[in-house]
Amino acid sequence: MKPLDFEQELKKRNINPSHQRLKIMEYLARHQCHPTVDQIYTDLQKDISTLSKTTVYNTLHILAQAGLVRVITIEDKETRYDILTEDHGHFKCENCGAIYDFQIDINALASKDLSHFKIYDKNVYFKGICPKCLGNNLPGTENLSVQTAQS
Amino acid sequence: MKPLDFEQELKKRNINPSHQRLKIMEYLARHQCHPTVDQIYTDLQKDISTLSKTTVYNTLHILAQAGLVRVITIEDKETRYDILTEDHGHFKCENCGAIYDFQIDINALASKDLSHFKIYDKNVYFKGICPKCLGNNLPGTENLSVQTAQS
DNA sequence: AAACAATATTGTAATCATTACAATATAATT
DNA sequence: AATTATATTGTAATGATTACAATATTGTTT
Repeated sequence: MKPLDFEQELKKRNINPSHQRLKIMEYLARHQCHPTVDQIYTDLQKDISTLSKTTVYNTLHILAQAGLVRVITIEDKETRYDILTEDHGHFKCENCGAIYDFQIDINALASKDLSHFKIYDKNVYFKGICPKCLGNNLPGTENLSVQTAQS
Repeated sequence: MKPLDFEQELKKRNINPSHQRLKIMEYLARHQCHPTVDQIYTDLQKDISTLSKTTVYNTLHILAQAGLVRVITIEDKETRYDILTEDHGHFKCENCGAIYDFQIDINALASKDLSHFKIYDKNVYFKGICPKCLGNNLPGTENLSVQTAQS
């Protein structure tokens, strides 16, 4: 989604394109690293000094419900958010905690068991060790979830 | 896994097959409904009156790390546990909250992006509305996560 | 433009699953 | 039986999320 479309996208869904909401969407677009509420809040506070964490929560709930944001609950206690809604999987490195995106044809997953289910959301989560950590003999926590998996 | 093998499975992994641990495994085998810690604790307390919730947490962590139990974090605030480790997906009905298992060939998902990653765990989570709720014009919360998806 | 209603934002307090940790109990080993 | 190691227990602390009431902002009507 192009940054300037945010306002349109919100209006289209009868969501008031308020300053805070647009800023949060813009932030997600700029930081496609699956940030947590706290990261979003801390960073945006520099822009909007009066910002409340509750607003961040509210906004993300609204965006998620509207399908404009993807909720990632890969196991962290903290929920993460992703503005990319196209199909892709998430890989979490159990060593450094980084979360990588990877391409995957989720529609090919259509299971016949689900023929009578209405499916709104599909998530694929893998876990393991990323190449960086495999190479470095499992060191510490340098990368914090920004990568895209592409050898 | 057959109930009687639990002791063997634990020993094989150098995990002491204590009473509590065996009971928890047995419970998971009998209740393949992806129970929460609280459900396990509450039910097993009838058997083991001194049982502590901390023990349930400890045991599940150990079992998960040993690969004997699958951790489900599909979005509930509460983590759920599944003793079935064979590949299958989980579908959560956003209306009634039920969690269904469905068959899926997760290995077919191998993404070339991940060729240099070491993958330990693969999870597929779908969300939407289950047939029961679709049929009933979206009523309330009757089924609490015990189904298997098979029309 | 003023008044009013509707909606958004904010801040604080409450909730609740999970973890930390110290104490006790149990099992394994010598 | 004595000693060490491991498991279990209970309570207190943590921390993300939610509830809620108060304030601010926006939109609408007259």
